Amino acid sequence: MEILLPVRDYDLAATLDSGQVFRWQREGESWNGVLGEYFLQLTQTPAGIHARAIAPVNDWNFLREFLQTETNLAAILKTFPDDKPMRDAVAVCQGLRLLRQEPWECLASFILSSTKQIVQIRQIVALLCERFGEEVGRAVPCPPPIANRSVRFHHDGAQRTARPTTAFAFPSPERLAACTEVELRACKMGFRAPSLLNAARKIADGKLDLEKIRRLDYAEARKELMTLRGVGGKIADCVLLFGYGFDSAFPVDVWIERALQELYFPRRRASEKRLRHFAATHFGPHAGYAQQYLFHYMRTKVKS
DNA sequence: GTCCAGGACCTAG
DNA sequence: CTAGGTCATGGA
Repeated sequence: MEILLPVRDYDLAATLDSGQVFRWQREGESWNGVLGEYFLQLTQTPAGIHARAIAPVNDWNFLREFLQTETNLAAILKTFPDDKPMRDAVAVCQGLRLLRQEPWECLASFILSSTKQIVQIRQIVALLCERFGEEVGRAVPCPPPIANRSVRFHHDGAQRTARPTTAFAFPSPERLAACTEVELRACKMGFRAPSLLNAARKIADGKLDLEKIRRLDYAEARKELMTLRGVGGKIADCVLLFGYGFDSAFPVDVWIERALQELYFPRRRASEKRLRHFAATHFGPHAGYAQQYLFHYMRTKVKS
């Protein structure tokens, strides 16, 4: 099963590798990942994004939704403030997009993200899916064929030839609610385990309705998410932005705090309150989008 | 060995 | 409101 989603101004690699999602892996020129129960391989071509699935797909709208291929990026970029930091960020991150994730996976992933490097978040999430997720595929959907199931990483980060032959869906709230804290801690998530377990139980029990949050306004939705243990303002904003598309959500992590401080308040040190107010008023109706550009801009600056 | 990571939370001033 | 400690774990 294949499809071509025609789209331009789309940097698939930057988008999948910008800390929004944690389960997509580069495989040569392609990216492998799981959406819902579909094991997919995405490839960027001049005509757009080519997708391949091993299982039959009769409606590809879930993928258009995830990739947000219908979004008019140029129109969003026009709303960004016309200052040097944003101009530089936009120039460096051309084609960077915001994805639209399934809220539960997004929430769970970001509960696991606190004071963790992105590589480690990936590792934790991978373990979680491998141990508690439903199997959704036994082979990479396209060449090269894979024979070895285990995943081995060297300390230098390079991946050995061994790659997973089995792909797993993200475990449901019900499945994780049935886990013990010890089982979760065994996925190397440390003190985040009780928070994840608590969230899974609340959702599985219907005490928190992630679909209901979709219909709230930003402030109410944020407050609702923050009733969860281990979910403060930053993680709530990530879920609201990446999972629900609240473009006014502006997650302030250490990178963004550093970016705002260095790029907009280089002389005097601004308080956290001051930075949050600045973020809420300076970046326009798509502030969250601007935030992702700043985030990726800062991260690529350090990497290279 | 030291520092820090897409934080949250609690306490003390 | 701000500053500092604590929570696990592992990469750099």
